[in-house]
Amino acid sequence: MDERYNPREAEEKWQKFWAEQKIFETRDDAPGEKYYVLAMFPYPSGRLHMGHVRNYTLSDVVARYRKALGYNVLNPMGWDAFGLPAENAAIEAGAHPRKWTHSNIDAMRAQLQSMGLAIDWSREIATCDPEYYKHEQKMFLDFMKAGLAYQKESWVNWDPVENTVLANEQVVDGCGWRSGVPVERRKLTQWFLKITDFADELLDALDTLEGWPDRVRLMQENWIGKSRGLQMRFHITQGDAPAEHIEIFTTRPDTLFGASFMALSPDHPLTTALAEKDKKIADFVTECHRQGTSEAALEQAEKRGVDTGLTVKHPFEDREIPVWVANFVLMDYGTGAIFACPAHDQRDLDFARKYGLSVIPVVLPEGEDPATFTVGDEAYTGEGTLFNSDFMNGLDVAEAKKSVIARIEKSGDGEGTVTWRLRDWGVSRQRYWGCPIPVIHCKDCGIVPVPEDQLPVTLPEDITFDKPGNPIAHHPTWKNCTCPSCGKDAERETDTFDTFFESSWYYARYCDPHNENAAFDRAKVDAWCPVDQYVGGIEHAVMHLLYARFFNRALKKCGYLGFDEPFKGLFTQGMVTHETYKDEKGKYLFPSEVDLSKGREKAVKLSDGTLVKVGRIEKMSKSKKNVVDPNEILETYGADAARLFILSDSPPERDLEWTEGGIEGAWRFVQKLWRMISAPQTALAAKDTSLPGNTDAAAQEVLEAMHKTVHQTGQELDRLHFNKAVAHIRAFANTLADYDTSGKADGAVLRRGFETLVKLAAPVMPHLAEELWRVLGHETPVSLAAWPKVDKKYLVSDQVTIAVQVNGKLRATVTLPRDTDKKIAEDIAMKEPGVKKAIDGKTVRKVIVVPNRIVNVVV
RNA sequence: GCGGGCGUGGCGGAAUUGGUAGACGCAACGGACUUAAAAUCCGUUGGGCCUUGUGCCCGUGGGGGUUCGAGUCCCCCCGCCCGCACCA
Repeated sequence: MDERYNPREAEEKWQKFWAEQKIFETRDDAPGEKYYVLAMFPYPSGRLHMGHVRNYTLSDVVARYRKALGYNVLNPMGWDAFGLPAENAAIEAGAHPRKWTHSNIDAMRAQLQSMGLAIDWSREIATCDPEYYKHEQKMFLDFMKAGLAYQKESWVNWDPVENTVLANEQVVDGCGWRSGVPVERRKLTQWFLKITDFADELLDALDTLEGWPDRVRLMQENWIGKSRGLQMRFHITQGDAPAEHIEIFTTRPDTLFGASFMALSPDHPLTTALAEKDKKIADFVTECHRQGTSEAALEQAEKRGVDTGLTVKHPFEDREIPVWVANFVLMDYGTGAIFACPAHDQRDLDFARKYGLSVIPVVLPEGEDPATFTVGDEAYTGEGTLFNSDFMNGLDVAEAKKSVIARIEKSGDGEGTVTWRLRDWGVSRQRYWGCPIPVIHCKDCGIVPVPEDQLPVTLPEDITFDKPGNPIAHHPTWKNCTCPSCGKDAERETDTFDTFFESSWYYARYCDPHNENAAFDRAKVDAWCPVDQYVGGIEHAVMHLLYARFFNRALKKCGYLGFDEPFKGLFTQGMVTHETYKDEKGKYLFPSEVDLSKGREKAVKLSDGTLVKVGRIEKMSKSKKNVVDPNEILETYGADAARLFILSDSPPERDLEWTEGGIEGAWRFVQKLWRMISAPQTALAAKDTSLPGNTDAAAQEVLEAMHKTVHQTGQELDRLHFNKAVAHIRAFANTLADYDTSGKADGAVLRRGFETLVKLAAPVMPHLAEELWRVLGHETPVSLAAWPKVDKKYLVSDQVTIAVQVNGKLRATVTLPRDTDKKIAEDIAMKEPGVKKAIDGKTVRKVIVVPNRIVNVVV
């Protein structure tokens, strides 16, 4: 027997074994209840990063654990293979996106396989393959038929130098990332999906997603943003306007008497009309368009505006309100126009202070005097009583809202309405590396869907990236076609789909991945779905997960499948972080370039011995160089040690700090298990020896610990508390290592302990577990073994140690039989010397006894 | 700016969900083994105080509150992170 465990040999051996024996290939009709575990599929960047390793370790442990529990587990993998980086590589390195992507996939698949994942590779998919995307072209045509897809104009970031549409990511401080010139906004006609049709349903169904983290549900709720309010018209009284009134939406109709100005979005039709005659307004609008399209950019910009000279009449008071154009009013929300009440809205207040507009408080916080209450630089947005508000005076905010809505409705100037923050999903992208949108533009017939028998519309292969803009649009012949309707010359749509399109249905494709005729067989998908446990990054909390929830409903509406929610359980993991290092010149260094052996204060550069500054712990990123290459880790320590470390310390939902010490510690534990079980101190009993009826106290303790560990480990794995599961496994390994083997039954007890330990460790360290399982004499793999059973009689000890406090401070502990009578427990506790001392000379006022927990004496 | 989250020893974290704060591990220090090193094993390890105990006081980002009892619940503040609709 080797003294040291050699992960490289063992891992390769078992990975080969699993693949050859098809251990993890899933049959639809295999016995056991179905369990679908899914990790968010990766973008094939070419190299695995630690975030991937963490993600797939988590889902893999779930898959292996569920398999051991007897479930028929589906754990597939694929590639989110369309996207910008492939085009960037084409521009920068001249690589063809298809070749670049496929070679990346090959490299990453090999890396994933070296992690020893229990994945059914026979179901692998890549979204850039026409066999995949042809089905989503069909889906889009079905969505068109169902009225779920339509075209409208919307804004894009435009780089005036590169003549290209930019992604938000490509806009840095308002400028194009390559050109460095300020971006402009342009309107383009684009395709949209009617996610807003499902807004109510998507919101209401959040309550049913009990397997989701509350915070994600809350984020989605806020994103959908259902709000009740008042939509009403203000009549224009002065100024040269091509309209008679301004339609606004507000969620704070109660503050109507505090209105001090109206604000129009720079993109409001009225603004556009006014700008034609007024250069000041036109200039302001142009200026506003010199910003990115992202909401964050808009809202973080300094509040600015321009007075239109128009005024409107206050509906209840004899006063005129000035109308401004303001950069913080979003055209996409409500009606694109608001009335501003600076006293009770921070944005309005900032604006009012800047332009010297009046601030009229109308909600009085509790305890304030209406005569003296003023608003300074902070708007008051809390509850209170209305004042300065005529018929609403004395009402609270909720009552006031109802009251004013009723009045406005009666006057015919508006009505109480519901508005959503959620906007329809724009799916058009002016890019090459995406799924072509299957429509044809005909001069006579307009938009004509590509006939289904002509699908897929495949991407042209012979493209060049020498010109800026979308290479498909530049292609000499690709877009030329004949109109399916009238037969005349026509042009193909050159936009491609947003890559969220592909990731909105891949979970269903895995259930029937090789179906050529349809996206999937409905019966298969309905049998496997919903996904029981979805695992991925918190960064997808809103968009990807909301789009997929919508898409699933759209598919249901079109008859593709029969359920609403695609993901029953969701787990969002934290990021992987690492210390950062900078050299004397302030340049970032890779961890592998730094010598930390003399401590963090004396860190030096390996190459020349110069001092290195150890910086903050941050998310691993190429730019900060604080990355650790999974390949190196897997080669040095093996997959099992890497998996163990990833699962060990940090709770999976929190950030994980990658440390050299941590992976070393995991490596030591792998070796410790190997030593302990492969070369036991006491000879083990033969395989299948049953435990003798009477064991000594030491053996009894081991068995008790064993059953408790099985119970706790299972419970923690059920809850995805992997760090705690690992702690229990380690603690039990310590128990076995400390086991004083001098009683009669030791060989049998020790064997039972080892076998249990190996089974518990198997989901975490699968290769080591297989190797040890064989050492213990088993011929069938542990990956097919059942999870150990708990004997409940070992779970409850008959003695409990409880704390005795005096005035909440610990003064003694006493060990009592379980469920000791309250009075007896009190009496025993009172006799403790520490307790006597603490209550000496004081009167006992009360004694609180919580059975099996605590005794607290109040003096 | 808006929405969501996190904060416990030197470090990652645990705490039966309001009941003995620091499980499990990392690092450090001391010791054993060794010609030496590696590996391994044993011990100590939140801070402070002294009368060194079976001791006392302080301690869960900061401040306040509720409670017999608060890391846990409530209010305010600080710091960091994620998302914001064309990165995936």
